[in-house]
Amino acid sequence: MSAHTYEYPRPAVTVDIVVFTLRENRLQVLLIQRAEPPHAGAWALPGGFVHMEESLEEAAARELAEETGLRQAYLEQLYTYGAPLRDPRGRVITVAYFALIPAGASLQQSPTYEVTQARWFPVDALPPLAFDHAEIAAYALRRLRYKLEYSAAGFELLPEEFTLTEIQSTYEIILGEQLDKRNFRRRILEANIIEPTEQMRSGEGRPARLYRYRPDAVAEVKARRLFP
Amino acid sequence: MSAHTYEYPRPAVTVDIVVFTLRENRLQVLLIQRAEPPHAGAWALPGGFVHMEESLEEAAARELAEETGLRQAYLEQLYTYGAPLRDPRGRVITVAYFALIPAGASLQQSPTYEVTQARWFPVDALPPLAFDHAEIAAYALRRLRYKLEYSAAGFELLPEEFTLTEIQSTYEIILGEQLDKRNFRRRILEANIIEPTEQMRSGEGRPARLYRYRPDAVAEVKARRLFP
DNA sequence: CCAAAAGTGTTTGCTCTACACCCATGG
DNA sequence: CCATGGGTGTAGAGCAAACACTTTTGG
Repeated sequence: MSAHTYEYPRPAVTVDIVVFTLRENRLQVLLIQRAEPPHAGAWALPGGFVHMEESLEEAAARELAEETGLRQAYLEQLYTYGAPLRDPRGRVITVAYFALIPAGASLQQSPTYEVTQARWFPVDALPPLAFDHAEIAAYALRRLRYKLEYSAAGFELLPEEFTLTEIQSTYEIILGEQLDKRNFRRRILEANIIEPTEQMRSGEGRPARLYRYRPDAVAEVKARRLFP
Repeated sequence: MSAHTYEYPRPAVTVDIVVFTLRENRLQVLLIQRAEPPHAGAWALPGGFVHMEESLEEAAARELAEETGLRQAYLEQLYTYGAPLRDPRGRVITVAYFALIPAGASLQQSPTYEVTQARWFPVDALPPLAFDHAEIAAYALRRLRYKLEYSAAGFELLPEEFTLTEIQSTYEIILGEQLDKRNFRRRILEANIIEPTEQMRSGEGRPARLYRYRPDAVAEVKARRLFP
């Protein structure tokens, strides 16, 4: 890393974000439709170039805000993709992030000149994606599912207050399987990561108590060891 | 990501590698001593610039080969560090990898003009490091320990054939705690990821059977769920 | 009073953990 | 024959999974 190495040609660096949310009882991903070549008209992950004065995480947060209007969201670096030919225009390395948006958060999209349209797609029905974005989205989904199993990341997809049935349903949607109601309630209450509020929510049937996430909660569980 | 954005100034992109091995019954990390400013004379992780025609993984493998002479090693992307001021020379984004080298592999170092010296340091006794490399090394160690708990990555640090005591000792060194001999053996044999060879190794005391890793083994265990 | 969703404990099986002695070889 | 490390099984405790009925509200 001596000084003269700086004369080498440099790759361009972007961030791309896999934005997840719950909508209509499905896990969905935000995609934008590209306005310009390459892949004009194709769907792609939101993203853009990293500015010189901002960190990678700041770049991801800025792009997320530009696409959704949201300033607060769970954001986690996923993986960096750098195959030499992944972008036909030249060498572009992208640092992929994934974001979790609370269900029902009001998005205000301010599409820039780059974007003709933004839309949510269910994760199990994504259209063909530009570049290597299908691979990135698939990896993000794997990571999200895995993460749910040993952490409390699921709360990032819920509004501030929620019923036990709603959170169970969140887990069922993401994991794609049914869970036992009594076991689920016992374990989530014993884990001590949520606390009851004074409110109840009325709908059809008996009203349900509302809970909130305890932000001070230690939300990771130690993975079971392969070896003792 | 339209074409005109390519006129933006670009960051430099490097790879840095946290190379782990077992030496003298300790987990050790390879460091190089910098020959040129900034941080001339300080210890740092091996690494270098990503060339335009190679992938990130290829860049990491090339740098690893240049520093150690090893062409085959376990290599995994760790995290990408991109704080604007992490390198005083300007904007340098680094994609960090970690590598696992089998114990006793013969290294041939071919230090380049950039490196005055390369040395192994025990992970619990690293010298002060240049740039943000201390943070990177600490994260790599955390990831390695975590990885050992739910995968069979430990085998990458062992020679092709090994005794059960040797592999148990590997786990004890990395995890930093003693493990029960009978429980360890039962579980690793039931996991079906190693198979006995015909060879025995004689030393002091009763000879021990040699085992080898089954490369077709499914070496990950499902993490215990936080919720049922 | 009926439909709809909320809420609540116990039993059973399995997995993890703790623990101590005999075996094979070399010197 | 003795020192050294290799190799082996079992019992008890704690955790996870399966399972059905009662309660509260709105219409």
